[in-house]
Amino acid sequence: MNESRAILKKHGLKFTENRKVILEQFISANYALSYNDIENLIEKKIDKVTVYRTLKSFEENGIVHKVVDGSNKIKYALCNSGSCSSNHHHDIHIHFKCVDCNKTYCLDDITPPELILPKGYSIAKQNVFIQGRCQNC
Amino acid sequence: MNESRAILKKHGLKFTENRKVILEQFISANYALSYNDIENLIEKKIDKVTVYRTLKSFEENGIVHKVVDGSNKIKYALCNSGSCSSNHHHDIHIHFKCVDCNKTYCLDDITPPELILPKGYSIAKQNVFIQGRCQNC
DNA sequence: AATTCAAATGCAACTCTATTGCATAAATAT
DNA sequence: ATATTTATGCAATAGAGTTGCATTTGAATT
Repeated sequence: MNESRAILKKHGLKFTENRKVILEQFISANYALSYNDIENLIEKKIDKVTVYRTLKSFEENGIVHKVVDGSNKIKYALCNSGSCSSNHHHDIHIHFKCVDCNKTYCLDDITPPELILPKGYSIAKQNVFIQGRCQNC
Repeated sequence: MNESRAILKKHGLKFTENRKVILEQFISANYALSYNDIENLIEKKIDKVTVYRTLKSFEENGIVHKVVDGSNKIKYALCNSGSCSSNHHHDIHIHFKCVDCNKTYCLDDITPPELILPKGYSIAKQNVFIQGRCQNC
């Protein structure tokens, strides 16, 4: 059975050829993908606008989440938790950016420790990304 | 005596009117500044290119450090530690981005806890930014 | 299977952030 | 006061991402 079809259906998105191709990249990659990554990974030529809109739609529907790693490109990674839905991402995990290969990985197994903020600051979301060298480099 | 002049001299940069004006913004602001912030804060019109080059030069000479807060603009904040020098920033601190006013503050007093990474990952730099609501909002 | 209709796609043009090349101006050293 | 190095400003450009609009496609319905 088609995994990408199932994911799209689960999140209420129409199944299309483009979405299939793009989603499959996220399924097989274990790191966060930018527009350029996707363009390079797929053989089929998909219009830039379509890719960007697909990414935004995936994010809005809880399929992928934004990954901030200090690069000037928006990256996204598959939501593994299964608990992400429309505009509500429950993925408090650490991202690791390799300074060698520039790939950014989700470290799902590590929970970032709670921080105690100064008076007056209320916390909504915590983002942690580590820079260093990954297993493969 | 002129504080901005002293800082520029200390870091081996020529004192110029533009640098003075830009540096003074960093001294008086307690949050990270983007090119646009600076453009809006100063009365004098300084060419875009000059501002960008000034920011880069400040960063390379240890006066300011890059702040990653998930926005699509590069932001910089004054290095408070005093120990930052050419291309070597010793500022391991947390950044706090307010979702209301969009300002990003350096929380110099909080030290992020050490993280234990999975086997094979070597850590070089830790970046933490919190999103929430600040004291003023 | 044909029809329908909303949603997805592709093209062109555009916005916004940031950078590069080059000629001119200004700051420090002499 | 002069020379030399560095900073500045203008114009043009690069790169990431977005918007408008006409066309195509997917899936629900007949």
